[in-house]
Amino acid sequence: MTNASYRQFCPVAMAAEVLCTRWTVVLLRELVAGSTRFNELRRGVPRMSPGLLSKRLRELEAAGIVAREPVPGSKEIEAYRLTQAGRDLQPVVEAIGMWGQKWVETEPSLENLDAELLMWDMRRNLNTEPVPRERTVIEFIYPELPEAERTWWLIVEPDRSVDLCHVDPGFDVDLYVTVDLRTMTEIWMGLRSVSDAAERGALVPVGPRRLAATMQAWLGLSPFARQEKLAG
Amino acid sequence: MTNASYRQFCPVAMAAEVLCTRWTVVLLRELVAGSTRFNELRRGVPRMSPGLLSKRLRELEAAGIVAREPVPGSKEIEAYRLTQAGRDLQPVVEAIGMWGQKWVETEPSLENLDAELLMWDMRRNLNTEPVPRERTVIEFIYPELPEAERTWWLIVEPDRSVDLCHVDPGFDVDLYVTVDLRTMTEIWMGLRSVSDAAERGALVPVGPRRLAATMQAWLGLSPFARQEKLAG
DNA sequence: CCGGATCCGGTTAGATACTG
DNA sequence: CAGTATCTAACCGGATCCGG
Repeated sequence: MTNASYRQFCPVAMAAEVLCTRWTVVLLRELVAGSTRFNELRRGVPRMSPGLLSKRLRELEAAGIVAREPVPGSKEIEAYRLTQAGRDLQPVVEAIGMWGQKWVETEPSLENLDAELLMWDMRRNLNTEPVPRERTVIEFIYPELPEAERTWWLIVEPDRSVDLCHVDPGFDVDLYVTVDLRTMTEIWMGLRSVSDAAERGALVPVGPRRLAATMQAWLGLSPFARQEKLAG
Repeated sequence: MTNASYRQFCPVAMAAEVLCTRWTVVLLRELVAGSTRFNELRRGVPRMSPGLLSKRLRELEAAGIVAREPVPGSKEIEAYRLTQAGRDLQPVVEAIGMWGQKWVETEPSLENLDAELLMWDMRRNLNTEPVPRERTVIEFIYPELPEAERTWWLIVEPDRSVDLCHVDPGFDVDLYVTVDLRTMTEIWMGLRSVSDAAERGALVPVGPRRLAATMQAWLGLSPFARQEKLAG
């Protein structure tokens, strides 16, 4: 709103005015992925300042991309949901991500890993179909990380819902996966396979053979993993 | 290069870092449309300062999207061409434009019309197939504009190449089209038809019936015109 | 914890002029 | 034609603070 306009009647320019400001596309990725609450969005874009997040959300609301709605049961608290115009941005976000996966060198970006972002993304895309029908608990251990980000539990409930904990939920663990964050991120991005990492000892699963063997199947990959990489 | 990074390993964030800076997507539209020279690009993004254009071109070069190459015959002068990574951005630019055409209110943007931009776009997309085989000259007159932007000539040569002049080329004119800039822009954007504008007297063609009658056919529309508009 | 608002220093962009 | 140079205004990042 406060943005100086490009003053062009071209649809690309008109759209870019709303979409191509700092952080906006990354925020839209979070919204498209299903985040709705302010602090849930903050978790997805942790380096964006809350002030700017608030500003962007108001801009997106003014542009008709996001609607603010009260959460039933707790007044004052609001949720941000994509409108139809917002949901229509999914192809745009996907096209950008596909191009990024194909052409942007990953090396510099692999120095900015974030276990929490990775685990939330994994939770979101986990494929529960190959997982046993009983409650299944998988513990991920990143030995090189400080205590606070070292251990994560993914829990698949019998109803097929998935939870992520970073404190011990107390359940028996079915599978332990010890791996370094970079390797796990590369697997998630489709840059290497589970079996390759396991063979080289970069990923060590401990638990029932079947659950470990099907890891590549139940570990959903990033939506962009199928795009081959041509750059760096 | 000097840009602060988002510091996320997500492909969307990695791509957005390069693409979603001010003016970059609009500039890419020009490059995708085929402009290669510095001042040709300036004409397509007239409100972008030359300093910023120069900076963006260097950034796109560093990102492997644009390659700078000498123009044969005139040294010192360079052309900017998209690399394969750059040509791969066409779907991204198109997705953004399609979304803009569908969802961005045009009303505010229709206050920033530009005859030169429009005429160059028309030249680029003219469909020469329905135009007679002889040299055909069409004069566009925007009566409300100041002298310098009032009159434009589109010339289709027998070899089907198209020229645009804003000074009288001296040829006999086959068709005169008198129209206001807003109407012509709306037609170009697919928001109204030639026949509708003609019936309401907003567009007045003077010349051979056949050339006037086929105007909707030879007047190529904006690449985004086929996308229906849902907003404003 | 949730959902922001405010302030301040550094960076980026816009406007215009100027040069080889 | 193809850019630099320069100055000012706008924006962004980070930290802090605040009311429920």
